[in-house]
Amino acid sequence: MTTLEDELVPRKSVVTHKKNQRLKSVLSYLYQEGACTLAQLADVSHTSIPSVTGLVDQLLEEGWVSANGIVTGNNGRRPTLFGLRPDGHYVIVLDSNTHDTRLLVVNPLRQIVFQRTVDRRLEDTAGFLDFLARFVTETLTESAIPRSAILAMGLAIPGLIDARRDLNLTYSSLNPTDQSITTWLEERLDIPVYLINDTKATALGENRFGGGLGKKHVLSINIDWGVGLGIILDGKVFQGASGFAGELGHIQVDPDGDLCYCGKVGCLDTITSASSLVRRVQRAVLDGCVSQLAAYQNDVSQITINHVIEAAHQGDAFAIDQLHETGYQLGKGLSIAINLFNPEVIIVDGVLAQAAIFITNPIEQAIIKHCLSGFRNDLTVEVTKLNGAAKWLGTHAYVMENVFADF
Amino acid sequence: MTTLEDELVPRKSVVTHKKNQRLKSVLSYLYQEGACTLAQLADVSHTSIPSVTGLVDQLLEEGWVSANGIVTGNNGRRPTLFGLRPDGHYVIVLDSNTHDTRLLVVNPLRQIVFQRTVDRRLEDTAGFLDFLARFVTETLTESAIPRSAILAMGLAIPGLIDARRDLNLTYSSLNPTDQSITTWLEERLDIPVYLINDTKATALGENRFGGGLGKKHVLSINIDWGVGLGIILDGKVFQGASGFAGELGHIQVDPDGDLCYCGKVGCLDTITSASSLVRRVQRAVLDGCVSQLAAYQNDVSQITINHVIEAAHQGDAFAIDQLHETGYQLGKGLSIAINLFNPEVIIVDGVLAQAAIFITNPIEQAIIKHCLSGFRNDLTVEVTKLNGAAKWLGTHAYVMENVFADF
DNA sequence: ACGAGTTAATAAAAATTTTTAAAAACAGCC
DNA sequence: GGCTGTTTTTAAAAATTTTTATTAACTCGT
Repeated sequence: MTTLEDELVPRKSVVTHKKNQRLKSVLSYLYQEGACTLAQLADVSHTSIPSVTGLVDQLLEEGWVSANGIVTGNNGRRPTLFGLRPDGHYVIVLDSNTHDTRLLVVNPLRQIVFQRTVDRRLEDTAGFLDFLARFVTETLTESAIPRSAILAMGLAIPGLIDARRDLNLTYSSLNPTDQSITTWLEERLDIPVYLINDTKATALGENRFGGGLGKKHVLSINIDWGVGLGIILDGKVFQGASGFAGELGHIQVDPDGDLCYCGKVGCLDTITSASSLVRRVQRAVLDGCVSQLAAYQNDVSQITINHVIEAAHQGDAFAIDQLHETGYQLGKGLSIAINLFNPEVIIVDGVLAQAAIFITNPIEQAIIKHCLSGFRNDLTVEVTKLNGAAKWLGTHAYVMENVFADF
Repeated sequence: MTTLEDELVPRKSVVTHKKNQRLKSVLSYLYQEGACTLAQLADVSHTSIPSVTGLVDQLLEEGWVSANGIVTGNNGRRPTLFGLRPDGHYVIVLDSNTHDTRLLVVNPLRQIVFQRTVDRRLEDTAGFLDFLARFVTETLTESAIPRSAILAMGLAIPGLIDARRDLNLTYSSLNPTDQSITTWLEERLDIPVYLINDTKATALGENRFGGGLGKKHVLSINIDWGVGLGIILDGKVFQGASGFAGELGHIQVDPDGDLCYCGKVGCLDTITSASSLVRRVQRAVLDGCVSQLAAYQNDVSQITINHVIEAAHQGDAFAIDQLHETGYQLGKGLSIAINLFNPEVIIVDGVLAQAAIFITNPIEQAIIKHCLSGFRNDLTVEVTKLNGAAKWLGTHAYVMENVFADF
């Protein structure tokens, strides 16, 4: 009945709390902006220059920061630039998806230090986590990077991820029986692990380093087996109460539509996924449509989404129409999200990004038709310029920002 | 080419900035929680007790705060409680809607000091703002409250509100030709004015003082002429890029449906609004359905939504079915928002709140059918317990929090 | 009713942070 | 090349904030 326990864990001294707060903002800013002057850092951390000098000195000692160069060209004494050190504090980005599994070792400057891809896709099995752990351990050994240089790991996977319990509800066999995915991996690898949905990671990557740079509200759309929607609100990944936010793929758009793998009927996923587009094209080719894709008539299973996109770029009217149809349906679904989120920019990611205007144009057309006019004025539809790097960049940012937050 | 301008407006000294930050958090906390001890205030403002004592002393002098009572019952010396003063710092809450126009003068303890309702609904005319200004001036004179005691005014109105320009895009004739609604009113009344969409105000009220208390992600649904969705994310009103977020009413749910007043076809508004429910009931009564509402067969235009709800409470199967139909359709629309926002709680507000279980049950039923199971586990559907006060409470909170933020 | 135990408020001392001042570093111009 | 103007960095002084210590207020049990 005493307050002993409260006394044993005293409230973190308010001065250390504030110092950590400032260290965090300094590190975050350096991570986001690259090299900065003391004046800039003083600005963002809301402290005086002598104070921020002290903070940077500490980070210098701890090996987080180094002085690299001075600003040239301006009048007066040139300020020295401080930046994060590229050696050490590596983050492992592990991306396991429906095609393969890829591991990257990334330094604080967002440069890939080491990488390895293995031709094994994400499986909904109990043993897959074990495979992942072995893959990480082996790759790390191979890379000769000392364990002490690893700061943390980020795991980006598809599926409904319960962000509070760190479980995957779609690939549910993945989940350990008695603990979360992250703690299982942490115990096995002895590295802090952060789990993030792949689409959310992509959206974060776009917001931090891509087309959504500087924007507050960003939607990122990624079409693959289904429709993935990543949401950035107020510059942060929006998770919702349990981490499920953004399930655009399973809203009903056609009550009389096909059965979706989720068990419901007429989901957007069944209409606008890349796989359904390919299936539609394959059927049409079999039925003898006029298109350069008819070359595959003998074995339509050879036709991939990339073939369709390529054909469109070469002016194939059939391919353009097919992309238009998918884009329009997608845009119709997106209009719902636009009405609810009122975003500033929508970024098309994933395979369909290469379709460029062939996909953005029908999306815009659908938005014009299905959104109130006010929503359109401040909205742009873009294609990613990150060349497929958005996902790992976003995962890295997610890990780094979480690490800084725990300071 | 000089930096003269920068020098003329020097960056606010970092120490004043921090002090204002702390004053803000103290005032916000006092506003939200009522009376607090110095220790609590030190906690929330991240300062030491001597420091927060200084802040409270200042607020005491400025007339914001008063000491009212001491905590009883605990061991040791009892702390004095500090709270906002009920006299002065009044906020005018002006609520102009599709039924009438209501003015409340509210003190910092959220008590209504004076109120007046006038039987004039929101009009989409150029002169309406003039009427509002006159109404405020006259009521204020009548109330004998000195102008100096008025802190600010909050105007809650329906319609798409451009939060960056403070214009109403739905009731567009309302907008002054050359300036925003707020600056027009501010110049006329000499009182700071804040504009907020009525549904967003309601949602904020629920989040701060109602069923969504303590929750991070709250959806508030309000059915009247259309479907209004208010969104609270991370404990804040979610506006989106332009302030249009949450337009659930105008997403297409039936491509072959009726023409909506917005110009599009098959909007949710055309199916689930209270007015469409009443129309449906009136038609059925004319066609001679079995119900106690058949008493109005001679003049079905007498039937209001309240009659239907009352009949349902008395066990009228027809009325229950009609509410069920509306609730189910609404739930179907809400499922989309749930899939995207993953909220913790949904609160039914407005007239339909009185239908209680007759409306929440079909909503829940629709959610079960149309949402993935993960979304349901952490979600509750509730009816407001604020008895219609959510809107003005939310408007008051919106004003107060904005005033504090400008400190 | 009075000391033991407990918590809050105030006062004084210590630590931290900011402000101001001085020194250092650099460009351009006669 | 030295002087002026400009900007950054360091140093010292001033201000602020926190910590620690003290005093005040109160309960409870004997």
